Amino acid sequence: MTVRAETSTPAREIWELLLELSMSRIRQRLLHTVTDLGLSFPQAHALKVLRPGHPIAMRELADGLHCDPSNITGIVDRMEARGLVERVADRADRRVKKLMLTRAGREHRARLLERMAEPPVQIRSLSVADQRALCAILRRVSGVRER
Amino acid sequence: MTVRAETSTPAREIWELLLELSMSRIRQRLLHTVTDLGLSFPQAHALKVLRPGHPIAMRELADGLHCDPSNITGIVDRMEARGLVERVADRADRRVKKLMLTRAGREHRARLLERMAEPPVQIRSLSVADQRALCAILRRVSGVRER
DNA sequence: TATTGTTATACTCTATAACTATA
DNA sequence: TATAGTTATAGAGTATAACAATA
Repeated sequence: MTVRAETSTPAREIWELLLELSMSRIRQRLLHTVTDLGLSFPQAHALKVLRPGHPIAMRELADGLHCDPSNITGIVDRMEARGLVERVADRADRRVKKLMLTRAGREHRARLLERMAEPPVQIRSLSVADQRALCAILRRVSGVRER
Repeated sequence: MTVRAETSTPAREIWELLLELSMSRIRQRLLHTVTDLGLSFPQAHALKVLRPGHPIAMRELADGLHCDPSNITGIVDRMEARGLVERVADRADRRVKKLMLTRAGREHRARLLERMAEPPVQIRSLSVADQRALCAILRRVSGVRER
């Protein structure tokens, strides 16, 4: 009723299936989408975080990408060199540089999000009943906070 | 019945939830597990592929890691320097080097797999009914047939 | 004093091309 | 000729530490 009940639960198999899905199939699909647009993962992530009309500081982008601020310099350098983004001095605090999408950046972002949003065939080919059930359960999974 | 039915399907929301789960939460968790053991992602992947008692050639490891063979030299160099793996000349074909786990490598691998297999709280705290349903659907997604 | 962004440095992963030693 | 593994090279991401400008 304690240990046996724990081990007879399908949690481990679920986790195994999710890991395999995440780390190979989903990742491969995403990598293809991203490199197709000439982006790296961090660049694509940055493009997703940088919403049109909502410029953010370098520091905020570092937080969004969960990496050290020193990395952001290089990542933004390369995106700026490709004309996707611009550094703009902040008049309120002259230490800060705000990041703004260029027109090309906004277009690239739109294409990226559009392609990323397209669900793969494995999901589309589930029955509607399965889809509804899966969606409801995943919402519950996402609602549980860490730790 | 065609376009409206398509768009009213929860496939897009499922995909959105799965992406967010895969690319942030699952990845963060895995990164933590792996770096805790002093490994990088490719090293951990290699450790998983290298089964005890089943030595494989460098080339086979490259295939397993889906990367160019030239990378494997460096990855194995670092694992060998840490005493996790050994290069052994193949007597049948002297071009080939077989990779064998050391004792420390086998122990490291066991710890890694053990920790990776532990499902996170988000899954464990689902109801048993949800777990069974989710497991069944994920099997279908993965193409694994019912047992 | 603290913070923002940058630089310097070092390490790992990634790929391509050229090389060696075998086959 | 072809293959297995390596080396050389280059580029990108990652972190830490130190720095200048600004708050």
